[in-house]
Amino acid sequence: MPPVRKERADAARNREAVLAAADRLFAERGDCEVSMDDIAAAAGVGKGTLFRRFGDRVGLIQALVARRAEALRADIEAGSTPLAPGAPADERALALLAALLGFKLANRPLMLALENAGSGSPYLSETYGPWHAQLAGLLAEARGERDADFLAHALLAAVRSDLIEHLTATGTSPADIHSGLAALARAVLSPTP
Amino acid sequence: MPPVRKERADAARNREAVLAAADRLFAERGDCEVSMDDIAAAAGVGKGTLFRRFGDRVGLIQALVARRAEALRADIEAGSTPLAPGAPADERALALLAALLGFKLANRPLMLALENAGSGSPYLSETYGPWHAQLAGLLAEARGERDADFLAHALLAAVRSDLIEHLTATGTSPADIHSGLAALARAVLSPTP
DNA sequence: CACTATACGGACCGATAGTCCGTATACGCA
DNA sequence: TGCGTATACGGACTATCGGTCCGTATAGTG
Repeated sequence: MPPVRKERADAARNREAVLAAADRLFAERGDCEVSMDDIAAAAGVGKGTLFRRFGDRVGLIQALVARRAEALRADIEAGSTPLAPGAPADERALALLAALLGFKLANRPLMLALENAGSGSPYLSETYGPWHAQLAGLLAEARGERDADFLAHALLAAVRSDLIEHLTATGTSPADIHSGLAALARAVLSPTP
Repeated sequence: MPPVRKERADAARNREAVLAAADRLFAERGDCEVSMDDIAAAAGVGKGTLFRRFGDRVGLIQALVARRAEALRADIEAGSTPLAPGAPADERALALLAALLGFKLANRPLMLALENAGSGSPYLSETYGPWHAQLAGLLAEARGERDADFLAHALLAAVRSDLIEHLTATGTSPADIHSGLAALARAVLSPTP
């Protein structure tokens, strides 16, 4: 049963053009000042094409992020320690957060746009749930079930893109952010008396 | 030198009408689905009146919040321990966060609207700076200067309105949130080895 | 009562996400 | 190669919203 038709060649070409143009625009225009019309124009396609392909603004941004996040997820799921299973839970949690922070620092405008999209809340984003679940699991393993859920949310909140943006904009260096995050994570991970 | 003219009676009446209508609308419509036109219509005034009085959307929301936050600030600046100066820094930090969380829980739609307003980032809001400075000071006192700035940001990020909203929407009780926040704050406050 | 500073209101504007539909074209098939 | 149709294209169009403008109304004053 092949009810799935192959994607038409021009459609594939346009999809790539749109992704490339959007990626470039988000990278060069610092903040989220990128409209769908801008992207369509830069890609040399009509607006209808954008929306048919990606559904809406969030869909487009998610497609961009997904492409960049492949390496990250691979590392986490099967890659090198201490990110991968096998290492102690606390080290894995630490490495997970550091990796996430690194990714957000490396893709600031895009991640900012992603978290601002979707009518405000980043918690509705499809990607948040898995991150939270994994981190909460590690926390439960490292320090007990109690409050693990909330603490995972709190740790993820500490790497929200607009906070990162605010910190870098006010002069905090990436190294300082990493240091602060590590301190926070260690404090949370150390078992409570 | 009295170059300040007294506010005209009709202007005062309208200001109250607008604040009352906005308060009601934010309270009954759960999320931030309240447009300026809605508020103007509900208050029975023209849109121009809204904007002349409050400048813009953020100004109006801040006026609403300010009115509700008077009691809170009074408590913190001169009120009862352990919120007021005099108590140990760690207890004050704990109480500060709990008070902030309580306030946000009690004014969910409004605080959500406030943090979403202002072109996205809550870090540009006038109120954030003082909160952060105060908390960072307490953290520095309780556990040392190192990372105090970032940790204050992180603690405040844990009570961001959209996270509160997400938690309550997914079934977490206010008591659980308070419990989690307290655990987080205690972990952060305990001096690092 | 008249005069002026102040306020009113809603038509208007610009931007932006998202829709619609007539037109063009890629591709399987004969 | 030529044909028919499913698929895709594009950009005009709509809806919504924050914010502005300016002609009109009125509160306060002497």
